Amino acid sequence: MQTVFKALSDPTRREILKRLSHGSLSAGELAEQFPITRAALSHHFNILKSAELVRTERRGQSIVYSLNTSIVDDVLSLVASIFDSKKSESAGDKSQERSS
Amino acid sequence: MQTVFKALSDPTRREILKRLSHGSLSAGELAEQFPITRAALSHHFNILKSAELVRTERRGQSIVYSLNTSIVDDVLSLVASIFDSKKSESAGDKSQERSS
DNA sequence: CCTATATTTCAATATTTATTGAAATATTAA
DNA sequence: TTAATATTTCAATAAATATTGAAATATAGG
Repeated sequence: MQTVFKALSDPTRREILKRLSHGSLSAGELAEQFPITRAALSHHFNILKSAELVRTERRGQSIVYSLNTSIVDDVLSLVASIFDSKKSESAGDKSQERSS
Repeated sequence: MQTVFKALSDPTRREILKRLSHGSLSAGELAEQFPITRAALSHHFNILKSAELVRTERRGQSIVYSLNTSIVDDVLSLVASIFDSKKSESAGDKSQERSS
């Protein structure tokens, strides 16, 4: 809800999501691609995780991040609900109501 | 682009958009519905305007705000582009490329 | 166990954003 | 023009967010 919008409001986090849409990457692989410290990246990972936009899996020493693709449609309808007077504010609602 | 996501990241601004989706309202009418000062609201209006999410029209002494409905689809595809590896970062692009 | 590697957490700081009261601007009507 | 109403802009402050270096945690391999 608020966590999703907050997560999407930062350019670094949006770029992380975009890179992950090409395939899963470890924290270190992602860190190589951004001009900020690993600590800062980790902070962004936490925000993305709490919004359930990404998932993690430990693989040996690494932690692999991947896009939670199952939530993408939810995010889109969440955004749509802001502009659509017919919808209240239900986050995980999948019923699309395509009739406007 | 960044302005749109920044605009959507604040709960007050999302609520403003939702109220406007029921119909246009003057700055004063909106102000009655929020527990913050008119100055703070005006700040939010500016952010929404610079993101082109709302439009204004002077009507006598009042300034009437309305949702810029023509941009809604653009916003949705902008959000979708974050999760879709096939799209770059073009804001006003309407071509959907539904094939994944 | 010890060392190296990978990632996160912590505490402090820097930057950004939201909020306020007061002053400024614009419109309307007497 | 003067007063009243509506909204915005300004300057200051408060609150939230991003960033960093250093310390802590976890895994893997000698």
